[in-house]
Amino acid sequence: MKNSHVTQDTDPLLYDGHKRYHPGLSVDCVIFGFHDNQLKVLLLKMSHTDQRWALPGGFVLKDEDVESAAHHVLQSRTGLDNIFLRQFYLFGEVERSDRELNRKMLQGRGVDPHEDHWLLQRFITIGYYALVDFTKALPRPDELSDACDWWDFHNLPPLMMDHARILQKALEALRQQLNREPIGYNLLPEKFTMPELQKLYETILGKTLDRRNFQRKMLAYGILERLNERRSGGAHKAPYLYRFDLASYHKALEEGFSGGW
Amino acid sequence: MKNSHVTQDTDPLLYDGHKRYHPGLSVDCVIFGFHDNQLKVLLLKMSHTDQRWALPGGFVLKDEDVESAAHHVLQSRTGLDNIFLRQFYLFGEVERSDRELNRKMLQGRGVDPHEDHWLLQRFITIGYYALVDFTKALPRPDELSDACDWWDFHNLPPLMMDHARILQKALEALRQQLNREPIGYNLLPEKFTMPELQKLYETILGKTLDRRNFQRKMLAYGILERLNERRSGGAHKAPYLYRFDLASYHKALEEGFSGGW
DNA sequence: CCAAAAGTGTTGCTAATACACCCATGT
DNA sequence: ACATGGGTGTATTAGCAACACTTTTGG
Repeated sequence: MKNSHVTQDTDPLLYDGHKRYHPGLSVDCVIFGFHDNQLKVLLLKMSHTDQRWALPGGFVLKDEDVESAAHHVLQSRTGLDNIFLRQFYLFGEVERSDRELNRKMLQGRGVDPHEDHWLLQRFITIGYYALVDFTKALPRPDELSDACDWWDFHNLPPLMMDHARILQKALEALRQQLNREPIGYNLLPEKFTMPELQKLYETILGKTLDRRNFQRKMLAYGILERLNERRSGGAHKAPYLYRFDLASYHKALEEGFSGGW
Repeated sequence: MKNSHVTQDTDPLLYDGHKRYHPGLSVDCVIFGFHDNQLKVLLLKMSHTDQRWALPGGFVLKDEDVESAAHHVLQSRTGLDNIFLRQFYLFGEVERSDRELNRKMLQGRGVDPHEDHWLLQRFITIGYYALVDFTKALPRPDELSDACDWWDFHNLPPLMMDHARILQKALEALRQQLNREPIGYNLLPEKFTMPELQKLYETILGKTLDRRNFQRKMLAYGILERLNERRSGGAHKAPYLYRFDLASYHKALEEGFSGGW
């Protein structure tokens, strides 16, 4: 693992990032998880920004693929490798850069930047969304932030710059790809119940679905394997546990699932 | 209209592009048209590149939105304004840049670049696809190319760098958005026949569709207006002309059209 | 024993598919 | 007149939505 990212050994990079990074380009990751029947995203509380939160992000080394930089961000914020990751949009408006905010953050770290400091230039950012197993991620703040926490997607704190818009776009992408990508598989733990899977779909789609029709349709895809276990401990009838059948899942994804929700 | 783009007044820019453009970033446009029942793309024959063709592209001014740069490319290659344009993918691999090719192109124009010339750096490129009315576009080469022509998407010439991959990705995006974006409306002339519309769909989807079911489904959307004209001159029965009913079209698009093809 | 959640089943409708038939036109 | 493509119609089927009943569990 390289240790030349801004997330480690930061301060020298605040000065000479222009030598290492592809100029004017950042990567922001919307890291989705699912827990307590809520769609979650991982956010960082940025230091010296008036309690604003931000998406985990980073820069792209000059000799590094952009996607690889996104994987680095993922790895350093969650400790996870081999994460499901999809590019979804490039945010390229001029006015999305916030020179004053960056100046404040630099000054907060004791750096008084000259006017053409690399971090005060205009930046475009490429958005990636990631799907992780909430139970396996170990959130860690980076050197520019005080905290790293999961937030309910539908109840977010104040965000930096255009990060609220980036999150919105990420959800739209997720919705559109619900039938093309293994979204359930990547967001849920290995074993899960049908109601859990349904809640996940409902949360992403923003609407409720009929319990019985949902189950029938899901099972009809032939990608789920019902286990001889139930989730007990709930207040009511114990639901069965399911597991994705990987072979048929990937085969089905090649075609995309039929029908919409 | 700005005249500071590489497509005009080029040679000075070959030297001092680094002062004007966002560094290491280009924009490439896949400009789709439809003619003679073929899906067409507009390509440039690049000078000094061994007869290779390329997507129309350009750079992004330091104070210009990325999307606006894409519109400039469109305008300068086709003469058209207010074009339907959608971002579809950022190509960010390190090895997509071809330093030697760029060196050749510069030398072909009489420039012998030093090693850190701005055009020899690594570039990432953001792909946009555009939908234009073939009959209204006026293809014009830029200063780096000898020709600008429409090509059948399914019968392309040798392409530069990773442009074949970019085209492939553009088609995939087009397919996925066929039911979400006004693709027929932007690719066809104002009046068109049902068989023409069907061929367009078939070409994009890469499969044939049943003539009668296609017509029924299309009409069921309620977005087409049948005119009291027919297209005569064909060798057989003259088909009706249709026109999109804009009001209902845009309303329908908000929901996306039901069902797939 | 009851409320609440989960498992299972049925019905009716809509929409996609797979066809057949007639009409118009240029050769 | 006929081959070809275009306009219109119909039967069948598959998938989806709406809804009812039974079972299990903790309190």
